[in-house]
Amino acid sequence: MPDATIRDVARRAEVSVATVSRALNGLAVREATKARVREAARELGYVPHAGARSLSLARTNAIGVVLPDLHGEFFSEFVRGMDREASRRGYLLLLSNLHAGSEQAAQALKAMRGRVDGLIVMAPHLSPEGVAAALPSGLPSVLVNTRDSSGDASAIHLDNAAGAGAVVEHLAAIGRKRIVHIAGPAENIDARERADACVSAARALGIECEVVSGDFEEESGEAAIAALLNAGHEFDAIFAANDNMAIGAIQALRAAGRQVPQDVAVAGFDDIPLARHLGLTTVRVRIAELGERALATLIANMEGAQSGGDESHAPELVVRATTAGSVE
Amino acid sequence: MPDATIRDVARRAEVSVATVSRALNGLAVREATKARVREAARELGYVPHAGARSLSLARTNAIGVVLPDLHGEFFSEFVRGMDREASRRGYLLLLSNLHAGSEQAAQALKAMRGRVDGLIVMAPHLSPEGVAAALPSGLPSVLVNTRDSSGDASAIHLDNAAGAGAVVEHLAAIGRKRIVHIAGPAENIDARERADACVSAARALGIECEVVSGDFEEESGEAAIAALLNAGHEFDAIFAANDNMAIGAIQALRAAGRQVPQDVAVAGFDDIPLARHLGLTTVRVRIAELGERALATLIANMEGAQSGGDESHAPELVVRATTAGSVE
DNA sequence: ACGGTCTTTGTAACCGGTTACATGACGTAC
DNA sequence: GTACGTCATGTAACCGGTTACAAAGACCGT
Repeated sequence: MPDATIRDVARRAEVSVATVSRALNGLAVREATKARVREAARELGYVPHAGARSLSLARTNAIGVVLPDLHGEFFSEFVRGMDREASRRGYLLLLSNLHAGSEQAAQALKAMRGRVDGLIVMAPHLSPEGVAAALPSGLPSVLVNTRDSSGDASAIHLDNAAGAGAVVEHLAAIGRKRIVHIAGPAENIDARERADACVSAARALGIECEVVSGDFEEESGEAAIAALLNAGHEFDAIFAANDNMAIGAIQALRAAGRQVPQDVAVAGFDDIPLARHLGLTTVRVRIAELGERALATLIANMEGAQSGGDESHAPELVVRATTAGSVE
Repeated sequence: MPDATIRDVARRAEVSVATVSRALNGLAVREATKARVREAARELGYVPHAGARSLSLARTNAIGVVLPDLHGEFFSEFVRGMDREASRRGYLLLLSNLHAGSEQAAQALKAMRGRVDGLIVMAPHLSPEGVAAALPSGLPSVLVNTRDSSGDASAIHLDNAAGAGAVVEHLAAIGRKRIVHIAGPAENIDARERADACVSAARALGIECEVVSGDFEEESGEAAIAALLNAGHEFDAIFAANDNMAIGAIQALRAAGRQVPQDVAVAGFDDIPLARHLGLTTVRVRIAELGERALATLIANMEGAQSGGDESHAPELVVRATTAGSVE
């Protein structure tokens, strides 16, 4: 037996579909009738068809989330934050993965039309214009970690510059003068911003900062530092664009007999659980909070607030053993 | 200007809505007409309304996922696995969080009616009967980590008994005789199964296994072991129901001056990234694979395979430093 | 020239809800 | 007794697609 529809309930309660709809949605219906309708619905195991409902209401109670393939921590924390806020507000989350090219990306965004009331998009490898063009028009949106060039959607991003700046200042404060920055993938906007901020903060403080490249994986950090040591390069601090690479860097230093932090101070970015255990100085990014804020912003937009702002989410420096003490 | 509908496109291309629908879905339409329709759609920026589409097709291309509040690693890996498989098959994931009571749980499941083609449910704190009752009838479902009592839906679960058994056998093989098992929360089915398997495997091997309680958090592992040591309790191995508690246990042992693994061998469960770094023996659970398999099973059911099987997902013992060597 | 087949297109019903408007019953004021 | 407002309910249109069925035209053989 297929699922019961509202007409089945109407027939059984001997009323019209309109009355059923009103009874179940708490509109004005005589108490006795309402009871009959509820009884009929219960007997048939009637559950309203959300799809049909949203078609006539032009409201879905769902929010679309389009994300790239993310690293574990970031992904789960971000989704968790959004989910927490969404379920608090009575929304469901419709998740879509953004893999490859921009063609597929446009596809993914279009698939959301008619399914969601708003959209949260994170597309670090797409140009802001590309994203804006692909967004279904008229759908409130929040762009995460994309600089808002369009002005149509709101944007919210991680303040990488502030985090990286804090690290460099801290390294300078403990007397380091020659920083090596291990950057993330070139196409990643967070990675680029951290690298840029590192360079400019160092310049402002009158110390050196050299950038070498990595790919956010532990091995790449290890390889990068091993190569520098082999080449006889001198430096007294390492700032990696994420914790994984910082951990790799520490391994390379240990293998070469350098002491951390005496010979070389090390800092990362993200504050993954491992960082605390290894005593790694890092920048704590409250990703779940970022997710919550993205969702809250979106809902504010959906409820009619004018969109178009650009918020930033400030991370926080966490000093631990790998940059402890100062070098006089 | 609101979004264009299929009737707008029809008007502009000077054809009927049926022709537009056919043209865009690749059915038999004269080539010239098809081109005109496509042109009109492009000009209007027409995107089909997925909600309306799924209403008439009785197919949504979405899969509902109902999960409790999970620990970071598990959540992200599980969702990642499902997402990977879903996007490969052209489905979207509709995520819903299952918080508190069973009343709310039923609510969450009902909200899925008419939105999804199938359901993946993980409800460790609900009775299988409760879940079965709340499932919208006629919706293919896969229950994760719930023993299949209903027979209506399929089930897939982690083989905790196999994992825990392997750990106990390994501990016995290196000569340990008095195991302490730090259990997880009593209401968690995985935790219960691990504890039960630990006890029965130990009995089968003729060694001791005492169970103390914890809550999956690092601190609870530390506290449990500290309490045992204070009480003068003797043991030569610890098997924690997850890695976090094992790590806490190691800290308690260190604080008390016990050597790992010489005095006490330690093993965990999950194989979180930290475990590798600390050299913790553990049971590797390929959670992403579990997610993939859950989704694949669901899709098989949706495509008409008879449902009702109960698959199990075997984890794998990973031996590391915390149980290295043997005590003669 | 005519009937039959095939192809292309249009008309309208349908998916399962919501809701504007119409209807009928009832109570009340005049 | 009539006019009117209120309330509960029914009828039918609508949301935006898909598709069964019908109709119209093109092409064929005889």
